[in-house]
Formats: sequence, structure tokens, C-alpha cells
Amino acid sequence: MPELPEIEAIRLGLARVLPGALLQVRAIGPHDMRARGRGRSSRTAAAWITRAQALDGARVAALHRHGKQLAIQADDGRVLVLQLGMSGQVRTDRDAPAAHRHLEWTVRPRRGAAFTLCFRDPRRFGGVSWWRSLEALRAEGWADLGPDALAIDGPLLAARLAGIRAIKAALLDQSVLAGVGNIYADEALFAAGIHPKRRARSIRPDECVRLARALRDVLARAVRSNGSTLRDHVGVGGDPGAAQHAHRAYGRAGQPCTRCGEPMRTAQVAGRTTVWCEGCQPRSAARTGR
DNA sequence: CAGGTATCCTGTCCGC
DNA sequence: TGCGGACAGGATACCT
Repeated sequence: MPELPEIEAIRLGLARVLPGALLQVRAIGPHDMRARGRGRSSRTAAAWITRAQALDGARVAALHRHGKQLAIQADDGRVLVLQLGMSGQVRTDRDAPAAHRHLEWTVRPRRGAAFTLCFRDPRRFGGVSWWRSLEALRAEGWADLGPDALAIDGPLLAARLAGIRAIKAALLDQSVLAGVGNIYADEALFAAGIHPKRRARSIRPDECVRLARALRDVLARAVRSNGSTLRDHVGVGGDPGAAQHAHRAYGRAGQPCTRCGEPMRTAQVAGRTTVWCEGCQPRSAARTGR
């Protein structure tokens, strides 16, 4: 479900209430969620993390994000990483449904009333992993992730694009760059005027500059709108985002292109529903400008 | 081996 | 109303 903007909205929400607060684990499970994470196979199924690994008794030092991964760092160094998968939520509000809560903490701020923090994930595609330190997380857990999509520029993107696969497939590959999912891949390709089925290695340097700028713009704008709420995404307070109102490609199959008026096309690309404008995103690389 | 695709889950929506 | 099927924001094991 959530892509970079949704995770960042959650991180910013947590950063307002968690630093300095004491975490006490109230519940773990009951579902058989796996301790997933890069470098650990979900098949090794360490079943579930321990209370200590879930930061029981720790004070929160800082919140981090790389791509779609969210990390809560304790002041003793421990780090808990939450991957939200397709339907994950991190919430502090009382209205968070009781169903599908996989982790629950009592949060005791230095000042003010205690409240409950929970990690929900109905579809259970998400996961949790634990690290001794932020350094270990970055060196191991996040080693296979590409640069964060908010920090991408033309030359950096150009250096990472290769292969005959579709540019959209490359954008969705978290080892190429981290944070882009199905919504924002379509949005950025539309904004850059690049056809989603173009081969990754055929994207010229000037097009990489346009695409990198489009990625940054689209993602940063969505962060400012607190992410896209299609069905599941809500902020830590249960409030929806508003970035979906600005979508010009995702979810607009058959509707007129906002730029030229032609009906938006749709097809499966890289196994995902993809929407684009054949006129504004030509298959050939001939287009210049914009 | 790079690249396609089957699959893990639950919830929702749509057509019959 | 009820039910079957399609589909959903992700990641990866397993084919080719």
C-alpha cells in the first residue's frame, strides 16, 4: 500500500510524539508474522520478534526512513524496522480498529498523557525486523536498497538505469532506487513524458534529468499532502492524506488526459496495472523539451 | 542471470 | 441480500 510519501507522512507524525517517550510493549501477535527484512529470508520464519527487540523499555531517540522502510531508533541503539507492505498502518489514535493489530505499545511521553501505539496490517504482507544499531541496519538491512527517491538527480538516476526491462519495472525495483511504488511510478513517468514500456537503458541523460525532477516533485508534493489515501492509508492520528486528488495518471484509465484530452491508456507492465497517455508519453524517445 | 510471474493475505467492490 | 470473482499501494521465491 504505502509508498515513500505515505511512509514519510507517518514518520513525520511519529516524530512529533515519540522522541523522548518510553515504550512498553503491551502485545505482540497473535498472527504468525514473519521477521522479514532484507538479509533475512521470510522462510526462515523466526516467527516473531521478542519484546526486547520490539523496544520494550526503551526511550525513543529518533525516527528514520529509507525508501518505504520506517525505523524507530531507541536511545540505547536498538532499532525496530517496520515494513508496511500493502495494508500496513502505524497509529496512535483511539479509533484504530482492534483487528489486525500485530504490535502494541503503551507510550509514556516525558510530559502529557500515555497513549497507545500500534502496528496494524490486515493483509500481513508487511513485516518487522530488528537491528542492534542504526549502523548495522544501514550496513546490512538497507544495503541492497538504492538511493532514496527523494534524493535522486539526473546523473545518479542515469547511472542506475540499465537492462532491457521496462523503465517502470526499473523504477519499482527498490535496489535501483528506494521508495517508488505503483502510484508514483505512473505519476512521475507522466510528468516526465516518458512511456512506461520504454527500455530502461534507452532513457537518455536529458530524459533522466526530467524523470529525476519529476520523481522528486511528485513525491515531495505528495508528502506535503500527507500521502495518497485510496483505501487504507491514514496518518498516525487516523487522518487521511489528500495527495490522491493530484493524481494525473494512477486510477485514470479511460479518462481524458489532463494535458491533451486523449483517453488515458492502461495495460499490465511489470505485473502491475499501469496508466499512461500515448500522446504525451510517446514510445519513441523523440520528444524533447518540457 | 536478468527479467517475468505466481504467490503470500484480507477486504472491498461489482455484476449476476 | 448473497455469492463468486476481480482487484488492491509490496516483495520475493521460483521459473525461464
